[in-house]
Amino acid sequence: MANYMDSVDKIEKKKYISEKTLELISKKGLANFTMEDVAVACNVSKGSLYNYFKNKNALIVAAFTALMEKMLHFFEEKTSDSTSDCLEKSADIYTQIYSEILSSFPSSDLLRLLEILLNSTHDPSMMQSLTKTFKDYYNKILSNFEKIFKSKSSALMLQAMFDGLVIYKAFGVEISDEEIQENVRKIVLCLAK
Amino acid sequence: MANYMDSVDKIEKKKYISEKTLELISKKGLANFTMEDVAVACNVSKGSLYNYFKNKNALIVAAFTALMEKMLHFFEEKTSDSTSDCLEKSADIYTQIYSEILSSFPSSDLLRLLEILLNSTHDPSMMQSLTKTFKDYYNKILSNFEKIFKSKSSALMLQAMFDGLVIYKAFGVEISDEEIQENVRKIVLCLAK
Amino acid sequence: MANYMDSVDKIEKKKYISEKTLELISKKGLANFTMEDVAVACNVSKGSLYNYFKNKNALIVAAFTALMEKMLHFFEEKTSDSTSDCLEKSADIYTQIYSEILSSFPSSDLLRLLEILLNSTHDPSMMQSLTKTFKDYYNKILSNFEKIFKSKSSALMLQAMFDGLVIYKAFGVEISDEEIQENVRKIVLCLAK
Amino acid sequence: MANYMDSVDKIEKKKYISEKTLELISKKGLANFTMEDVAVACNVSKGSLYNYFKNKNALIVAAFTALMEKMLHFFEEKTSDSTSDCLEKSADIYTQIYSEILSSFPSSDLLRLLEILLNSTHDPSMMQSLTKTFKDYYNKILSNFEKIFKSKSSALMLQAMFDGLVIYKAFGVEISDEEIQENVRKIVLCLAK
DNA sequence: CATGAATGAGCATTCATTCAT
DNA sequence: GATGAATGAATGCTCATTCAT
Repeated sequence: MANYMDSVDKIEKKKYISEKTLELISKKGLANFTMEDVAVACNVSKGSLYNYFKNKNALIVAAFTALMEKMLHFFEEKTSDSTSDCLEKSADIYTQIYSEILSSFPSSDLLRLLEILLNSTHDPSMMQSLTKTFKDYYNKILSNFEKIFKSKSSALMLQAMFDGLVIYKAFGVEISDEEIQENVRKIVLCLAK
Repeated sequence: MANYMDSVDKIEKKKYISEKTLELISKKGLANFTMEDVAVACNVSKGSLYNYFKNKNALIVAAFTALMEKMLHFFEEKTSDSTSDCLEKSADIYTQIYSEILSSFPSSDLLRLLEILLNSTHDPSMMQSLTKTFKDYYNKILSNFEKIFKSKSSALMLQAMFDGLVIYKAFGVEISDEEIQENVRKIVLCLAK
Repeated sequence: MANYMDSVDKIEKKKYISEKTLELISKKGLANFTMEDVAVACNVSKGSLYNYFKNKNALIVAAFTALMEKMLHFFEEKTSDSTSDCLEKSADIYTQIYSEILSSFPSSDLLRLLEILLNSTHDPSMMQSLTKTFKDYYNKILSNFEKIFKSKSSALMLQAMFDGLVIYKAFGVEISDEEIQENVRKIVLCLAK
Repeated sequence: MANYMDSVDKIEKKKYISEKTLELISKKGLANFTMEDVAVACNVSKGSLYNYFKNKNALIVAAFTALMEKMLHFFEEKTSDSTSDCLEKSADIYTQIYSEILSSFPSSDLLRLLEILLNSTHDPSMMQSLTKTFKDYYNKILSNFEKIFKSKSSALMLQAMFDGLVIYKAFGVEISDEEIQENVRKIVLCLAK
């Protein structure tokens, strides 16, 4: 029981550290946050971090997982009450969800997600860990959209479009929201046909 | 004239260094390549690099520009002979181009592009430089697609989708190429309506 | 208590490093000593120095403080037993102290003090730190002479003269010690009037 | 004649470079000015500087000489019309000169002089060059004051006091100008007795 | 003589990781 | 388990000096 409690504690503490790390990565950037930063933010000694995570990369992977979890919750919340058999209605619902997400979604999270992902490109073992988590969570997120579309690839492609647009927006490509919404609606309808 | 020759030389050497740097970033990663690496790759002393670029960031910006140039050429080549007034034909052409690109495009280039872009997120001055270049080139790339669609936002959204899919693919999300092509065709047609 | 011990240790180690640094500055010069030199002299890794001092400048400030401390002790020792109400006697005592100091004082210390001070001229934050320390210690040193003169400005001006003469001597201006002593005596008497 | 003209040109150019260097040292500090800075300020290529001066140290020595020249002119101007046989009048004149100097003298010049001098401490050959120049010019400066005092050591000691006070002032030691003037007058009179 | 590109030794600083307590 | 001092390899950047043109 002491053991049980301890291990629970340890898991919770790992989670706590992961989330603080995620905050730090968001604030300072993947390339600029230090183990020292994490230790201070968690009110823990630098050495202690190594009792919870093998090394900095393991900590990044954990933070990445926390990020995916956060995203999953966000999308689940948005898509929970939105199933419909009627095509037109589905299109409306999706377009609406999409609009909401595009306006409310903390795009910095997506940016961070990609930042971590892309930085792993040159470290095979790192990339492997992240890829696994990424696929798992993205499949879950997409499965929620499948409910609307009844087609996996459609959901996937719209999600891809969504990601691309968020990036473009972040880096200054100008887009008219109205035109996009109109097009999204068209696409949803035509893909469902 | 000596001046003219010199400045031409200098510009060419800058370009040469930029391209070597791009290779290095691709091979070792943005976070892992060093000025030493660049110097060795260019067969030049480390100090000399600083006669051409103010600092490492300036060099990265130059490499990024070289990358955008490379991408522009790639897309221009693919889209050069592809205008048509007939809608169906346009759809076919775009779908075909898209397929070609998706199969032949060195997706690592896009990954690299995004890696550089996203890493700049926490350095305002860096981000500013990159954003400017990014917008300029992306507009040029998109303008080629506009010729096919006669609509800017459509081209933009398809390009966004394209980018998103390349990322997904790189990180292991499984996609059926046939389904995607079918959907692309549908979307092109419906957007053109 | 562990904390207390630690902080005492840390303070002592800082002092130790400061003094070694001062030695190095004296030996190699402010412009020529390196952090590497300090690390080797202290039998410590270069990185460790940065656990004690934020940067090289902070270390220089600490060394400067150690130097002022050393000077203060020197002057206090010389002036400790030298109060008198009789004017003539005061003049004798001061003249004697002055002679002793001029012959025994390690003028290189004063040279070092000024070297550090003057080099800070172009670094405002550095100058601020040094100026504060300088004023504090010089006031203490002067206050010992005030006891002899009962006048602050007199002490100050004689001290200034002393500093100037030490510099002149160091740089080869020839001075007759006897004449100087005679003049000092005159000045002390006339200032006291 | 071409040769003659050239050598005149060369001497003048050296002087020009020396003075520009002095300006740079004043502006950026001895430790921070670069050969590049000098080249730019003189509108000359970096390589050319080495046709005029063997190395950076030689340039510093030349700048130092230019500084001493400047100081000499300053003092000569101030002391030119100030000889008198009457003691009281001499005291008045000296006190007045002293006041003028203390208020009008660009103390940064003296600071610079000492900065250069003290930084040479650890480079024997450098120190030798500077010391020689320093002694020569200081003797000339002092000889002007001797005219007032008819005593070399008196002039020397007052000058030393002056230098010391300028330093103190620069580094924040507070001094009452009135008290100083009063004391100077006393000292001048007593030393002349 | 003038140039300025090239050099390369040199240095401050950072930071993940370790380990004795 | 927790700590934090110590480490030391790694790296961006500077700058006096040289030399081919």
